Amino acid sequence: MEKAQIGRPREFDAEEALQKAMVVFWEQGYEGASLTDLTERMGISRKSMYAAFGNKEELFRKALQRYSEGTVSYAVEALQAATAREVAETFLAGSVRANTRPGCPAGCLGVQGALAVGETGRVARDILTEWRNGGQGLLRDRFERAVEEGDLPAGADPDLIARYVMTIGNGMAVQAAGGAAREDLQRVADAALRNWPPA
Amino acid sequence: MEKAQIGRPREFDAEEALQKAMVVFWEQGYEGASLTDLTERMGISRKSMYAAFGNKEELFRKALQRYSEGTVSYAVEALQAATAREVAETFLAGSVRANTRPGCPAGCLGVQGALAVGETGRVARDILTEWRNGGQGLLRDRFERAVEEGDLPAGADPDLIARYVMTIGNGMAVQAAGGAAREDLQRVADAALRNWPPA
DNA sequence: GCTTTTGTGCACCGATCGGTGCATATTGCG
DNA sequence: CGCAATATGCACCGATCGGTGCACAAAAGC
Repeated sequence: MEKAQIGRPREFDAEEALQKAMVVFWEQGYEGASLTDLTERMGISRKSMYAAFGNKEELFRKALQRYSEGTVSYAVEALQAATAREVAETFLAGSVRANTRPGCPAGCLGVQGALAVGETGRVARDILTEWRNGGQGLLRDRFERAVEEGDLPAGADPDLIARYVMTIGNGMAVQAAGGAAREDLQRVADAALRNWPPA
Repeated sequence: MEKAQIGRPREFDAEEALQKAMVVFWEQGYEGASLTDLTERMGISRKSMYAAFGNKEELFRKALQRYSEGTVSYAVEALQAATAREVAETFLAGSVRANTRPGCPAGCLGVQGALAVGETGRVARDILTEWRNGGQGLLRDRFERAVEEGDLPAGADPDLIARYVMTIGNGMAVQAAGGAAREDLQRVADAALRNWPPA
């Protein structure tokens, strides 16, 4: 989002527009969100969208980045918690809230944005797979550190623990997309953490 | 799929064609599966598809039914297990296998078939939401019975336990869609069942 | 004021979307 | 045989898809 010093200034706020686009992708998925849907909600013309963001795929990339930095910022904070257990607790509690935030679409953009798609959605699907795997990798690294620090038992499997936590998170996203309430999901998170470490 | 006694007989096997259609929906989702994708894989013309199955939405309904009766038949068996714990074990083990079946798309049609969609996919999305909630309801009923039978402690919450099990299943579907291996998912299932009942 | 640079609005592009009309082919029944 | 009933192949429908060409508007630098 480089600043243009010369030429006619754009008449819309790019960040606001991107926020709107993010919501549309979140709600309808990459393939289900048409350029008409997107630009109407962004309040700009197709031409302005292409000038500011490149194309639909790039818009999706930037929307996901905004999602990561905003909606999912709890994840970075979770990784900084003192103990592995607190990491998992914070991560799952954040997921519960993000998946059921009033005024936002239910569920998770990173899950429902492009899970099964046709030819035109392959790139978006791969971007999201990478995104989820990346997040899971950060959890694994954190749990690896926890093993080294003696916070988790020596025999613990950081990869499995990360996958366990992420699987609960993914599942809650599907539950939320299906209309599950925040309290119900939090109870699931609590139940999943009763057994810790999970392996 | 009524048998027509009179008139020209159809030249294709409707069950085989439906199976192929199911795989396309499973792989690409409802919106991502175009009529061209579907009919090419089914090996029939658009006209034959419409004559035999109605329209795309009806084809999806029938594909989901076939999915339920075939791929997901383990679920019905799981409900018949002797104890609540065995129900959960069988259900999750079946999910692991169904989500990572060689020769089939990774993941679950009921999850990735239509999670976030545009206008044209709303009906399919609602069908799948209903489908997932229905399955979860059957689990809850079974766990309710388990409480009555004393198989689960008197204070146990069948609704929460069913949601817990289904959340793991949903999460594994997302994991599988992202490329997770069968063994890794089974380890997650094992970990999730170490704590039983989960609440 | 003039050029250069960038943004905007509108009409339009070829391709594809889900779905259909029609002529023809193949069956059972009389 | 003729007739009713169903299936098939192909061309085609209007609508929508992602993306663009072009004329014009609004800013900075000279």
